[in-house]
Amino acid sequence: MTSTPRTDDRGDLIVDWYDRAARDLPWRRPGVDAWAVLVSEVMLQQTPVARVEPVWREWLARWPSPAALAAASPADVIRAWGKLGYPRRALRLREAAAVVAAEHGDVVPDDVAVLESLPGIGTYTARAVACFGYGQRQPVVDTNVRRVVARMVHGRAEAAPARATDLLDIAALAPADHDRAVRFSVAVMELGALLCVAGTPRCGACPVRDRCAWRLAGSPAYDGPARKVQKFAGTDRQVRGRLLDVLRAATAPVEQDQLDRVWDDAVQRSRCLDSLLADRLVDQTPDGRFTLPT
DNA sequence: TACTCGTGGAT
DNA sequence: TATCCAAGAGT
Repeated sequence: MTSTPRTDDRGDLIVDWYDRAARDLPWRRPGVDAWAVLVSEVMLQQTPVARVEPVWREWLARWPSPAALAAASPADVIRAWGKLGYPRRALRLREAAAVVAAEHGDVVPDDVAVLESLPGIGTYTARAVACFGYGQRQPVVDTNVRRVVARMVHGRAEAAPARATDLLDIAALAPADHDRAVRFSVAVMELGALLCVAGTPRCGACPVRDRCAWRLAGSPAYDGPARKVQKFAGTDRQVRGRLLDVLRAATAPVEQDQLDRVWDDAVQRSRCLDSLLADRLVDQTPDGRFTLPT
C-alpha cells in the first residue's frame, strides 16, 4: 500500500535543536551588519572560533566599515591579524574592502555572484554572508555541513571532498518556511561543530540520531582512500610563519641577518622570504632591510 | 585535481 | 609525544 511520502522533517528537528543549543557567538547577535559578518567569516576560514572572537572584536571596533579597513596600511592589517594564521587572508580582506568601498558605495554586496567576485570570498563565504548577513535563504556548505550530509544522508563516516551537488543535498533538507530555512543553514554547521564532529560524534545528543543514514547502517567506519595528513613541522608554512613573526614584532625595518636566525636551511629560508615578498606580506626598503608593507 | 597557505588546542 | 583538525580560497 502506497502512502503519500511525508516530507523530510529532519531540517525542522535540526532548527529546533539549534534554537535551544546554539552557542551565543557575537557575530550572530541581532544588529550585527553584513560587514561584521563578512569579517567573521573570513577570519573563521580554517581558524577555530575561540581564537577568532577577540580579534574580530578588535577589528570591528577599529575598522567599522569597509572604507575604514581599506584606508589602513597592510602593515597595520597584518599586525592586527595577529596569530590567526594564513595571513594572506588579511590582505585579501583589505582588498575586498577596497572594492566594496570604491565600487559598491561602502555597502557589502548582497548578491552571491558579486560577493564571490571579491578577493578571498569563495563559494562558502559568499553564501554565508548572503544568508547570515542578509537573511537570504541560501545553501551554505562548509566542512561541518559536508560531514553532516555524508553521515545523515549518505550513510558514510566522513565528508567527501567538496562538490557542486553539496549545495543541492543541503538545500533539499531545508524547511519550507523562510525564516527557519535561513536558520537551518547555520544550524547544520552548528550541529557539525558541536555534535556531529570529526572525532567522536556525540550521537546521543543528536536531534536526528534516529533518522541518520550512517547510524541506521550501523555507523560503519570510513573505508575510502587514505586522507593525507597535513604536515607542518619543517614546511615552508612554518618558516614563513617564523619570518613574519619577526617582522610583526619589529618596530623598524630589520636586517637580513636577523631573519637568517629563524631557520637554518638557507635555501628554504630564501625561498620563503621570496614567497612572502611575492605575496606582498613583506616589503624591502631601498637599503635592503625588510618590513611589513606600509 | 591536488597542492599550498599558519597556528595552537584537543585527543 | 604525535597526530588531528578547525565556518576555505587560490592556483
